[in-house]
Amino acid sequence: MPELPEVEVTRRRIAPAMVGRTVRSVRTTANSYFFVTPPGRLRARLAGRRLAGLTRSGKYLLAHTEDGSRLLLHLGMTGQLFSSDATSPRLLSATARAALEPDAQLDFRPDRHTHLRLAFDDGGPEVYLRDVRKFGKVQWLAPGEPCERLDRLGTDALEVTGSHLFEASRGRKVAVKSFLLDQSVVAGTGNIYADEALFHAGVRPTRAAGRVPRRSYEAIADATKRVMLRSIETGGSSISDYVAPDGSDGGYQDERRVYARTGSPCRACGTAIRRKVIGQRSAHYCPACQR
DNA sequence: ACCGCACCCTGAGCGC
DNA sequence: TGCGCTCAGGGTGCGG
Repeated sequence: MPELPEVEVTRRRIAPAMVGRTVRSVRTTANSYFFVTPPGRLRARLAGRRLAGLTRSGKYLLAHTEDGSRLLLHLGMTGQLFSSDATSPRLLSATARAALEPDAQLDFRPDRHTHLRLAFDDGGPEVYLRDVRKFGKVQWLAPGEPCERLDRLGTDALEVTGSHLFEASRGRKVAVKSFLLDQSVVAGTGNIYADEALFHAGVRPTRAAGRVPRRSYEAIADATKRVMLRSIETGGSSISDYVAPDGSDGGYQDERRVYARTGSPCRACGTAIRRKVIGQRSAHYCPACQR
């Protein structure tokens, strides 16, 4: 599931394949709620544009055109933004994978989940946006057009501070885990990094956000930034579908302490990691290290 | 204002 | 073999 580190790694690695190139043609799948901007209009707006930059806000990517228009992309749960040169078993379904010879590298062919295909006028590699569950979003923003999704976002997780979290949490009764997932408080944190940051800060995810002391929020803010920067360094977490734009896996899944490690021994103290549903999401924590 | 929950979607994995 | 069920979850919107 792409969170800030995966989106940032995607941004850095796909940028060379987008920025400075002119879109020649756009192909999309049929209209669905995945397309905030209907696909017909999207194709018309995008064709012929030269892309001038690629930025990130929280978990959103923004491709900027020379005239100030923006293409807003969200990868949702299963979104993959990659070059047509990429090969990875993660770009195939399990049945397609099973049909592969052990060491075969099957080139990716756009399938029914490939919702956006950008071809460029230099005839080079295309850029694909694939999203099996369609929890992602694509939206066209005209120059100056306001965007509620972006305006709602709080402090970017890479810049979050303990005082910001402390002040925003006063009076809040939700579990601190749910509080950290609120994108209007911190933008970019998702289920994996919220669990990991709480582990490193030694805070139990079930605690009411409003009752977590300032010093713990300092630790949570530090841990959030440290964990995310390290994940970016290692190429993100390839836990289910995430794959970098060149098809390579990330490495941070090997460094995680609690996420999806239910029943395994805590790497710090050996106690079995527990899983508990908080706010309709799985939370993972060490009952001994996190109080 | 805040909180809990349903909903959007598809594939994997499981029990029968 | 195959069916039906459950689970995974980011973000939005609604009712209490």
